[in-house]
Amino acid sequence: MPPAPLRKDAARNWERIVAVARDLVDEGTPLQLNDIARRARMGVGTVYRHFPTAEALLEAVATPSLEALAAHGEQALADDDPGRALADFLTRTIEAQVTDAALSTVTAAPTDALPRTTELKRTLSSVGRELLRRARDAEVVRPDLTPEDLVPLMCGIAYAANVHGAPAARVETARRYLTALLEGLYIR
Amino acid sequence: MPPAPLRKDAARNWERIVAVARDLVDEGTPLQLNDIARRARMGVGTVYRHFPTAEALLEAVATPSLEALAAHGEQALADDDPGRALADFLTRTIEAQVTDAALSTVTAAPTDALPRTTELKRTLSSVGRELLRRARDAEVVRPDLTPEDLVPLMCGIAYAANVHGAPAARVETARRYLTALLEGLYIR
Amino acid sequence: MPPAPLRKDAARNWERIVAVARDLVDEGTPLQLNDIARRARMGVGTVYRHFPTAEALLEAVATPSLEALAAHGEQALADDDPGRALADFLTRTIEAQVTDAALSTVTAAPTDALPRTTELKRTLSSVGRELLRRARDAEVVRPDLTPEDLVPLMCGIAYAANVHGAPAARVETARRYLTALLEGLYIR
Amino acid sequence: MPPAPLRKDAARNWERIVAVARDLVDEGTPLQLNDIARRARMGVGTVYRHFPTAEALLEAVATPSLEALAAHGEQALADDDPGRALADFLTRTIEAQVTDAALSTVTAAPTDALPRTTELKRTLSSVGRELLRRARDAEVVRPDLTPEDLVPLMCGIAYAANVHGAPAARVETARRYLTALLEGLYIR
DNA sequence: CATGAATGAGCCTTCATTCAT
DNA sequence: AATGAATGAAGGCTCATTCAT
Repeated sequence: MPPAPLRKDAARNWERIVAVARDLVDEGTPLQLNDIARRARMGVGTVYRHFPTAEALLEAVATPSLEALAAHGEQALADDDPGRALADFLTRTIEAQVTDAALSTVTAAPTDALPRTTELKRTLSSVGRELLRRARDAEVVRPDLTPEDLVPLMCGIAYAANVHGAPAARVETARRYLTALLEGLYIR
Repeated sequence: MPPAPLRKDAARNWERIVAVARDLVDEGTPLQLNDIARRARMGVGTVYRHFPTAEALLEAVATPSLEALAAHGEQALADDDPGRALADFLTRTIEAQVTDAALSTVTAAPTDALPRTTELKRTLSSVGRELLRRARDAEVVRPDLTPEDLVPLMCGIAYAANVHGAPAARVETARRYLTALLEGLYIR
Repeated sequence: MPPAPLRKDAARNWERIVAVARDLVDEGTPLQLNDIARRARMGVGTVYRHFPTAEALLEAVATPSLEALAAHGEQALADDDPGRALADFLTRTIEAQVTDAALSTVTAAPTDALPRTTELKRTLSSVGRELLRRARDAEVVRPDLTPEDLVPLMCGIAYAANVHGAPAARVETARRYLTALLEGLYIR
Repeated sequence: MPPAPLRKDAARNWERIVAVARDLVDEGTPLQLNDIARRARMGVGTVYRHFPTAEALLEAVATPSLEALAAHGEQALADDDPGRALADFLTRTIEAQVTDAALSTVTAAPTDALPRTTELKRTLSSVGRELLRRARDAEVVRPDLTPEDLVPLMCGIAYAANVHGAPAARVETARRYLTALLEGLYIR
């Protein structure tokens, strides 16, 4: 998972850094490169060599989740039922966002530090675009919904689930909110 | 609008501080009391005297919006049509949140710096609770929606509208998102 | 106890300030005029009018103790037994210093803020000088002890009692230390 | 004298900081880390890296004196004459305290910032305890004197010598006071 | 006389980033 | 490549003192 042309020890460092950062992200601590160096028991310089900014590191942390999401997206594209395909994809997305704090930040950020991130976000975006197109063609989603709305709406749902107190129920809450969004709060 | 027992000059300063803070909030700058003192051309101590923390100041900035919202809430309670009443209230809420950056922060914060804020948030919360109760009794909203969901959902919508790029269209986008949430993304 | 030519309300303020300061001294809080004004529920200006500096206030707080000490000094001067007279006086002094935190500071200070303080310190100093002279004449104290040593030694004993952990036993400890000083640590 | 695993340049800085602090201590100026950074012509961060608090720095300044004292203590333990041994040790202690302003503060402080300080204080304390025990066994000191009294009494003597005074004569004064304490002010 | 708002110097501390070793 | 010491701008907060009201 570290970039290919890397000496073995350098690769080991790369992994250690990302692992430490992952832990920090999970416990909600903001990433500080000095701090990470200390915890990973290496010099700051080493961390900076691998990740010029905290954003770059955060993206590296988020990458596996983004890749998994992209993979699920490909599968969704294979689904015959356009409504189900889109719903599945959105569900996965939400679950990932709520589960992995790195994701929401990276997803909502307007610019990226790593090319790989841009690539993955682009992939996800076009998968979403395609799934939405099909769903619209099948007339299962409201016509005023544009591809540009998907990311914001997912980020919004994830944000909502985080505002809601109970951290333990977060995934469950997020699922409920997504269902509500898909089906509508109002009964018709 | 400054707290009642305040000398005229002190009240003037209070206003200046809040005005400067309002500008900063509007341009998206985080509030720093030192910075505000400089811009308001007064000593730091003066700012600290009026607002012991940046949170307190932010809440003071948000108060008018919160009050307006509360007033609208009271009106909504007078509406006969439970569905429309709730929808109106939520619409106002969203519009306010998107229009006033201070609001979303204050609303999402788990604790308050000013008693007035707590009071207003409590009012809004109970208005929402009542409107939701009526709507549920009239069976116009999905039954799994609880009063605790309203604030998170509104914050989520506002957040979504902000993630979506175009700042100019933000209110419009937020309205669209709210409609989508109310009616559902999916057509049934 | 407030200076004579003072309007009744001003005198009341003077008393309140000193009372508040006394409480603070007793609980070991350093005197801050702003703080005192708040606790005494009056403007800072009022406090400053009465006491231009924290030192002046501290001396006002210490004055009663100094006066009591001076009174005891006069009594000691009436005692026939020079050794007992000096020992009594020193005992009183130590007890006062340890009991009243204001005293040790004021006593050790090289300069005074209030004329009254200077006057009292001078009185005490000459009482001590006289008691010491008599004791020396009676050859009950070591001849190398000068009047200038009395204040430092008493301050030292008080300080020692304060360094010693147990605050509850402070008076007792101070008495022990004084006895030790008078009789000598070493047995001859 | 800087802690062992330190790069040469870092060690140089460590020395500079301690040297500057030593000067300040000697001239009675309270230690302020920013101030020290300025005088040592280095960034504040450097000072903070080496000494997280002013207390830590002060203890570093005091360490040599403490070590010298501890060494003398070991020598005193080798002395056959219990009375002389204790008196010598106390004399050294007093001289050090009066000579080095850092010492009295560090000695009187109830808690330490550096482990080394704790260690040294413990050593000194147990040396004192042992010397006192021997002196008591030999019945040369008053029986009510406990090991816990030694530190307070020495601090008290040092304080007394500093209260009034010709700074030049301070060591001489302190010696006189110690003698007085040992032999008693009163002639028997 | 009393009030208490205003002042702002001054201290503390953190942290992103650079660069000598 | 790795290290980690050094940097210093930046922000936070307090408090003694003044002075308009």
